[in-house]
Amino acid sequence: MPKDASVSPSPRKAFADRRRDVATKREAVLKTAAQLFLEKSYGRTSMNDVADRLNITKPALYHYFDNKEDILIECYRLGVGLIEETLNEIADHCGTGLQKVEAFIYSYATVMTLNFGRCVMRLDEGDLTSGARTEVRNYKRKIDRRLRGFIQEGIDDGSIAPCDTKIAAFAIAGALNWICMWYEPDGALSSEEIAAQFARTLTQGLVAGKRGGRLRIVSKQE
Amino acid sequence: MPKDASVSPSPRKAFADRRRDVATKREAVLKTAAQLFLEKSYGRTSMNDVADRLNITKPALYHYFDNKEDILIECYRLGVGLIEETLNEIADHCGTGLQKVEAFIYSYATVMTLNFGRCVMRLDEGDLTSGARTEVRNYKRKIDRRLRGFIQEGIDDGSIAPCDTKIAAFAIAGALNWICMWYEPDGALSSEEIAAQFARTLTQGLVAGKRGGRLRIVSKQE
Amino acid sequence: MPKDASVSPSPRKAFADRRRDVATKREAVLKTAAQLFLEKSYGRTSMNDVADRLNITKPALYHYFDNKEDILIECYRLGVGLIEETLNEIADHCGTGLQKVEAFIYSYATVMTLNFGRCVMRLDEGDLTSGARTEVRNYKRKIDRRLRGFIQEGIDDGSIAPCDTKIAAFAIAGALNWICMWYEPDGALSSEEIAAQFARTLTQGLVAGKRGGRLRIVSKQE
Amino acid sequence: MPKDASVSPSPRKAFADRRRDVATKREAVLKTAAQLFLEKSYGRTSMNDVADRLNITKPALYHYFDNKEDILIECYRLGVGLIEETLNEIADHCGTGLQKVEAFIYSYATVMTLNFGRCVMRLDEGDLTSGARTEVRNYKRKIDRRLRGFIQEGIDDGSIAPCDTKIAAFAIAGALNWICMWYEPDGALSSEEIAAQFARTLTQGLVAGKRGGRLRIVSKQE
DNA sequence: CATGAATGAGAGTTCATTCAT
DNA sequence: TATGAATGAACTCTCATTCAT
Repeated sequence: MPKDASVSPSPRKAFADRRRDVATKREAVLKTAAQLFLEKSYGRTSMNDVADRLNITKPALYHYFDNKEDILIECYRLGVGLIEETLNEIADHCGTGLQKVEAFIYSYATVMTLNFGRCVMRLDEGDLTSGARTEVRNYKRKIDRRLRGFIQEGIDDGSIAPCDTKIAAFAIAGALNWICMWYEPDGALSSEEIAAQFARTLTQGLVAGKRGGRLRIVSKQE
Repeated sequence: MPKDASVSPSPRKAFADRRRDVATKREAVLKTAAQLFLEKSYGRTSMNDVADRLNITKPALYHYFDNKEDILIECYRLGVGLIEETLNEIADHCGTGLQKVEAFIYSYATVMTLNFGRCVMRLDEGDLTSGARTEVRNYKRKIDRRLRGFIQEGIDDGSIAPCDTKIAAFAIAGALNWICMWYEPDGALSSEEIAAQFARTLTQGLVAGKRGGRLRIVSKQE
Repeated sequence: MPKDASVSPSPRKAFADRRRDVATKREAVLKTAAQLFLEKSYGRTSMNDVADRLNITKPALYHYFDNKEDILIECYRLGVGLIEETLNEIADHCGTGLQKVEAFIYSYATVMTLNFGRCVMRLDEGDLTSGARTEVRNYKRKIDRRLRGFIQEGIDDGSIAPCDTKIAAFAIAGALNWICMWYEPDGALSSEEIAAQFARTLTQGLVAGKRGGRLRIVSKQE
Repeated sequence: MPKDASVSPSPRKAFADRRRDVATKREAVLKTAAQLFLEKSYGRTSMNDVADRLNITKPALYHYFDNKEDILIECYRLGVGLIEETLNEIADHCGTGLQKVEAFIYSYATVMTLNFGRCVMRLDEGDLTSGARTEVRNYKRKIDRRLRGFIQEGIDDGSIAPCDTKIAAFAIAGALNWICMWYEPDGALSSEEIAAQFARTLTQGLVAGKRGGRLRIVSKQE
């Protein structure tokens, strides 16, 4: 992501040259659109708004995308891609269930501070037509299953205290998802701060043992 | 809310009788509108949609509300009222900071399963014009301050372990607010279950020295 | 049709009064639209064109029809209705196959001078979406079958000389359909003249037993 | 026409070689365009459609034609050329009026099965701007005059029974023109079959004599 | 009071045409 | 020469809102 930024420093510049990579311009459109969708919502963002911010005309957008919804879908897909990447890494590399959950919280919180990541959770699925909507829904369900899986692993390996995985997952995911509603890129809190503190705050309630209390629960299972 | 229901059993019936309290009809409009706003979003809900579901004509709506936004604002206000009520009760009646936070979680989770409550957090502030938007924002900020206050109280009275109140409040509020995104009135989880489980799950991470707390739970389960 | 005209003397007047039969206004829209479709083709007729000629605004049209194609479909249907009426009468009342064909030519030629009738054959099926297109096509096929049936009856009862019914029907129907391409309501030829002359001209080639006839002409030329 | 085909076997191939006659490419464009105009109508055929089917880019078309209408006009002209050729041959070579009409029907029917010929009668004059439109209209009028002339010749030389030449011409021309609406190159009927059968079917009605019927008319005119 | 009818402003989309390379 | 990119104008359709009854 930071590298992308260096490739196309500003979406506005991407359309300065007539001859330029189509991919670069598509990306510029998506970045601008995502920004606007988050600022004003998809419905209130007109194709003109997107075009104006890119200093091009409305129909020029149709060279890169078939219609408005396609832009929206692509925003979702890019965001989903970010999360997917993260999830795979975690599943592969981490150790105990607790560590996976911690890693999940950390990475996911970070993604929720990136525009495309925010799109996934903040934009309204109702703006998607049937096909794309189910695609997105399925993906969200998948994320949820993943998180519950990590929690269950933790319970099984003793790193997480027994609890209702469904509710616990809802609580953790909710806290994380909500980040995309209040986070401001230029705000006081950096994405790393948020990620770190959330990881700590949220896992505390899950850690087995923590001094005396948890210990006894574990011993009860013995 | 249950009492409201007894007053106006169904929004549709409110317009059945010619002679009927204006307030009753206004309320019927609001209930129906809130429902639709949550189902399809404010933007995709047309005045016709609202009128159709109430079996009245579109301009009839304009007898009870000046314009579409007024309906939206009123939905926000009713939801805010529900939360406000809750907050005052908690501040007055509860004991330690931890108990206040627990009570907050419990009550707030419940409100997030009621339509007007969901409106407050789920509807898009961007649909409000400047004046009303700041009103809503101020109110949300107030809630946040209240929650942080409870946490701080808990830290001060030793019932909650020291932490960054801002982040902690964001995490708790996020988890709770997100309820309004996935909760379904006819779903598997009842509002009480959710409230109870969230209260437990979220506070665990905040309890100071979890020894005692857990101990009691454990011993109770024994 | 003449009675309709007396009910709504001019499409423009139909919208003069705000309170007026919806059916009357729908009809006014259809008349005006049919006229324009024939003048400029469906594609080049904008909803604005229709509205302007009726002295109303474009969106007002959407009170009476869901979309542009609906207007087109209705024009087709009205035209089809005219032909259907005619066909049924003929099948019921006429005598020999030849008489039926004559009656068909007469009536059909008349219908082809009426705007809605012209629409059926002159407007481009390609402007219809799939469903309506097959509806229209099926109807046209039905007309063709009917005509071929009449011809076959004539061959069977001896009133028409044996011939390829398919080709004969194509020729007759072609001549008749083409009327809608050149006929002008205010032109030199009245619809009755055309109908009468076509009936005579086209049937002559079908009359059985040309033997004697030829002989005598030849003898006349001698 | 068959010879043209041998010159440029397929429009797509015409652009395969870089070096190729401009005329060849123009012709390839016209053939493809005519095809598309007949398939989908001029209005629904975009320059992109034409370019795509030729596997070239849209602006390339503008090297061969100034604008879309020019393509259309040229299609008309080629079709008109086919008819003109035919008409001249007939006027020069044939004998009696009846024979000329028969030849006309035969040739004209054939032309109506060729794409450029179909264009003349099937495409919408309304798509032409003023100048070209009058050109086409004048030409159509000329054809009509020619046909009426043949009929009149027949009446004068006794080969055709007296009748209203105007109406008769309309009937014959209509039947023939309509061929372009239903004819399908790959259909069951070959162009020769159609031509032959139409020549027979349509002239039968014109032949002088046939029993009493004509006699009486003749005698009435006496 | 309540309503059917009408409107104005604006949305997404398409396409013939023209730059600029 | 030939092309990818861009545009302006037009079109269909939607909807909150307001007349006029």
